[in-house]
Amino acid sequence: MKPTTIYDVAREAGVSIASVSNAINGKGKIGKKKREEILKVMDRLNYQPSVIASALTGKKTYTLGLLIPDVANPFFAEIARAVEDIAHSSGYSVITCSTDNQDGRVLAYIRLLEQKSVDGILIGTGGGADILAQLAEKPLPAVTIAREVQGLPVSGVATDDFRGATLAAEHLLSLGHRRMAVLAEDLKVSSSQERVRGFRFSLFEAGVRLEDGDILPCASSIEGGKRATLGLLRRVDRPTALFCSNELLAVGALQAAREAGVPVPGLLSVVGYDNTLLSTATNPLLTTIAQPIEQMVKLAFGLLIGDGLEDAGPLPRRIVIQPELIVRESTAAPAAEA
Amino acid sequence: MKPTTIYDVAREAGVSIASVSNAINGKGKIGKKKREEILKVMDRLNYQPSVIASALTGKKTYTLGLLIPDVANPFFAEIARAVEDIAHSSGYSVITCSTDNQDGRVLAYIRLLEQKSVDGILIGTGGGADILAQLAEKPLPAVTIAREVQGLPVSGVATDDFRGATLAAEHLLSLGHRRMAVLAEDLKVSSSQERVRGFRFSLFEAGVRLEDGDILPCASSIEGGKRATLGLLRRVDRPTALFCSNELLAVGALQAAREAGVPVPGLLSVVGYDNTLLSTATNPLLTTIAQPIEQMVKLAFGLLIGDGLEDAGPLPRRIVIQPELIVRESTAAPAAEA
DNA sequence: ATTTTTGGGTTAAGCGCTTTACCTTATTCT
DNA sequence: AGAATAAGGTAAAGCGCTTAACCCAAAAAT
Repeated sequence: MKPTTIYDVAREAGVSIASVSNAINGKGKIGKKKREEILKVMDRLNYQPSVIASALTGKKTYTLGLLIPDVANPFFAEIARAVEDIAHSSGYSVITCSTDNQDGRVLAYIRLLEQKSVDGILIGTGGGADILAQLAEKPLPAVTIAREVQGLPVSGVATDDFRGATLAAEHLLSLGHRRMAVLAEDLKVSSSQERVRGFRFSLFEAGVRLEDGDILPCASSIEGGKRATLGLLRRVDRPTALFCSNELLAVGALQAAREAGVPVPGLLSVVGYDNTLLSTATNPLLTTIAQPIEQMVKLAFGLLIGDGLEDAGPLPRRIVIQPELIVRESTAAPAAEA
Repeated sequence: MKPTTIYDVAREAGVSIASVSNAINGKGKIGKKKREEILKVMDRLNYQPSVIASALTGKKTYTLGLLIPDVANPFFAEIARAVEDIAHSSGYSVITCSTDNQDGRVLAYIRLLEQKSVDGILIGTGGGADILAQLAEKPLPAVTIAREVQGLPVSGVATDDFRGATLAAEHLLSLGHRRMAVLAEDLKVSSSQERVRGFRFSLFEAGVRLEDGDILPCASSIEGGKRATLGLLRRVDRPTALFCSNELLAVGALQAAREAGVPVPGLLSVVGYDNTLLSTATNPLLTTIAQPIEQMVKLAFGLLIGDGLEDAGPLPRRIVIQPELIVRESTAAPAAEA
């Protein structure tokens, strides 16, 4: 019991397969009347054209690849959802690839996506910089999202991470904090770098020092954030505020503070980054920097699929959009000096 | 600059394309020596076989569909990740489809997956029962995961939701709670139904009443849980414990309690379901029921791909595995009656 | 030494579609 | 009315691969 093919439809409708094809795609030579007829037969037979076959003929596969560090990370899960929605609404489907930012996985997935002849690929992952760099030469369209890749001259959209960090810094500064630290995830990822750079810069501008030792690289997980914060809180000159380069870390920081008996925001303010649903599950609610995910994804999709051509601006085009500070409960003025 | 094809390799290696094909797949007639040579040429030319073309020849597409309510929901994000990993390790890739449990979306996605000729589909979504039911007749292999679909006689694996609820109930009961309520997400989804059934049953066994009005259906979101709980807390005969059929709801309950000034677990105990990373981000940490996701996914994948045949047991096979109670901080004995 | 096997390789058909070139009939123009 | 043109339709090639049928030389069997 094989699926219905274009031949079945043609035979049933008494026309050539070419006409059926034309009827489906609404192009080529086909009369209005005949077309109706064919369409009717098509759904009487419950015919579904094979994307595989039509892709082989040189057309598109209507499949996209999405490279991210981890779908289980709420921020990327939200991105995945947004991508899925917009892709689906344009007839595309997406193959999600969680790379854990590992070169090997990035490489393997890119190969895979090539073999599957995807129509394009959205890069939100870190790692595999050199592998990704080769993408530029290939016929496979790629666009970065929420990230830049060093030496990859492709279009992309990202939020202004430097600015986001600046927002966080200014908020903390204006609250009166002077001793701060930052929890940074994988520093090889551009967005993370930018975040610490921006934060550092703002403090510097304000005349507040941030030592190298105040920047703690940690594994991008709740545990990672917790461990780092625990260490931090043991220091004699403990910071009064903490900037975390993502929300997993921020949650970890909150846990650590609680375990150490340090009230938040009483004795420690913490600001997260990404505004995922995690920031709304904690107690206190997390003050955080929001990235407009939907908008970002929409733009990236546009760059990847067709849109890229019509507007002016030389390729690669890099769009940057602005993040926003969302003040909730995890930040407050530092306790007065005893 | 088109990608390298099997013809290019054949020409370059001075053999027929059939030999190249055989060399690639390691079957058919091909000498060890010649094979090596061809392989060498292949990667000199950086040749990647086209999955599209080979799929057309009647082979598999090495692509799976995953139907879930929403990737942005942490529980399903974790499932998606697990599926992705195991699939990838077997050379498959997966198209994730978030249906929001809506019939229309389920239908649309199934069509899509058919057109793309996926090799199988993993059903973790609710909604579209009648559409899904038709799957049984189609040549498209399907397996349910973490759910059953009414009238869909396909294999599947799920945790024992009834039992999970029982675990929660017993925990609460043993703590001394007598007035309880449950927050239930979409009751059309079997897993949700089972959860409330199990809970109700346990209470009944223990001689504790659970009125219909104590079962609150709510939108599956933090907001939904919060709203429902807020209402609940306003009642005169307020419950001392709350069982939530998923963690989003539980988080919402926590938020509501905090807003209403009701201490958890002091005046209200809450237990969640799924043990996602949310349960570890809240304060207090959530007591919850854990589903062994990895195991579930591994089994489901096995059922879907080949494995299904060798072992005994008539199809459809339904595997059920046991959930586990994880006691954290959100549950305690009820306050003594004033 | 001749026949049989077998290992190694090739030719060609075909998967389900798109598309170009071509053909036929109806329409329009002068 | 006859030629030019448009409009609708079709045959057939080809996309990159797999596989069944076939073929041939070298090795084994008699």
